[in-house]
Amino acid sequence: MNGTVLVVEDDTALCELLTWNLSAEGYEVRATGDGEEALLMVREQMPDAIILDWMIEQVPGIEVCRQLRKDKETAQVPILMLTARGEEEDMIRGFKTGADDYVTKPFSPRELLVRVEALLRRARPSLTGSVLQWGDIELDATSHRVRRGGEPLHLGPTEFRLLRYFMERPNRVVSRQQILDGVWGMDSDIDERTVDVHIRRLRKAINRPGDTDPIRTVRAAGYAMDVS
Amino acid sequence: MNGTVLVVEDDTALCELLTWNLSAEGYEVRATGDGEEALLMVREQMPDAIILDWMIEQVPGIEVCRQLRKDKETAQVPILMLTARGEEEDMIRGFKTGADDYVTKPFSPRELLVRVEALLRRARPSLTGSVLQWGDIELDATSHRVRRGGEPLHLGPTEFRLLRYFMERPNRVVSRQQILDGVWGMDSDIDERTVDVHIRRLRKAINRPGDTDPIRTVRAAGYAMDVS
DNA sequence: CACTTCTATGACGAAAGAATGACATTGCGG
DNA sequence: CCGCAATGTCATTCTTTCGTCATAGAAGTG
Repeated sequence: MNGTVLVVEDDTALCELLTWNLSAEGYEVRATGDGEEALLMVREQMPDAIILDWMIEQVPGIEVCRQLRKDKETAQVPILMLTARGEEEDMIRGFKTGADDYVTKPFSPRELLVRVEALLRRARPSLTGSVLQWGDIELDATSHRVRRGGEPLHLGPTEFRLLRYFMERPNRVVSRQQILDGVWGMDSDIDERTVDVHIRRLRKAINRPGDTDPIRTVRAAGYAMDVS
Repeated sequence: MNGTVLVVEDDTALCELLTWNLSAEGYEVRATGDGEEALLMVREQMPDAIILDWMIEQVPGIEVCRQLRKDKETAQVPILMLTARGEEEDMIRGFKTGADDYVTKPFSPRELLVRVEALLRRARPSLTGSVLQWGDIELDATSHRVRRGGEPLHLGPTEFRLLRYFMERPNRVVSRQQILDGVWGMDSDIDERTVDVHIRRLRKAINRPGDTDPIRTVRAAGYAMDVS
């Protein structure tokens, strides 16, 4: 699942087209044709992006946009506005109201898809690969945080780099020398045995009682982190 | 000054048009027609957004985009690509390469302006006059005021910029050098340890007894401000 | 089993990194 | 001109982390 997209569009055919395309890209899609309902759905479960038609029944799209931006909870949701008109004024109003992108009908579905992708990339960096995962372990390189089963773990700088090194190379056996080169730097004159000690510290830090140890010792070769 | 925009465009007339329009909107504009030079200019002083023509001499725009995205330092700069062609493939490639928006010539200057504004709103919220928030801390960039739980706080100029710098990058760990570049300016020859001192002053200024400290120290890496 | 080879572990001193308090300097408004 | 706030640097203290070693343990080998 790449993320959740809310489609607000009252033209049934178009709505289905969008839903189909987005689903095919791996997004979870929820849809409605009604502005009021859209606002409710956003509060119920925050989507990662919203595609919002300008001309929908009851509440105009721009009003939905305004409402969303006004509320602190929803002010940051990326919004892509969709309109039949080619009026420049409309577009400008859309942007001024807080829309992040604006596409006019008729549009190419592929264009819409890449634009949605661009929005998500900016709004949710975590969707674009800055977070490494191994089973229930998450490592976020940007925020320098590691969690296991949601619980934050405390790792020293070297343990952090070591874990990242392994998570970037799942299933691969690496020698101590390779680890030294990759984690300490090519020119480190550190004893190979020191790697053992850091492996132990890393294990101690990430394994709570009952957990399975992600790091496999390969005798006479090195270590590896297996996919679960 | 609303922010700095780098225009990369080798059509002199168009370049001037863009420069003029952007300047009129209050942006500080720098311009070049050369891709290599553009990369240098970005490293020299990080702009808040880049308008990048697809067809420029020597290095194609898309290559500039790729280079920028590859480097961790510049990976976050918003890029708006500009092209004469109407080819959908080009557009998709542009987005896939990491562009944030894409406009085809001929375009309306006003459209370009609002799109740039939308990009900046996401990337540098403080430039658009909005109020940044972190839990019960509010920072109003335009009036230079900071409150916590409604109580006004007194920050020195540097502490203010430092706090704004962090609030624009929630959850992100930034090195002392990055902080120096972003808060003091790219060419400051200030000791890295001085950052520590200002962090302390900032902490002292915003944390009243019983408050949680928003600033996390990341040993051997820098600091980060976590979302509550 | 006896032996060799490799790994895990606990302890410890050294070093690194960060927090803190103090101080000199600068710029500004009164 | 003086006082005050802001700023950059330094020395000191404090905490965390690192690298090594000695020893115990485990895994191959013949």
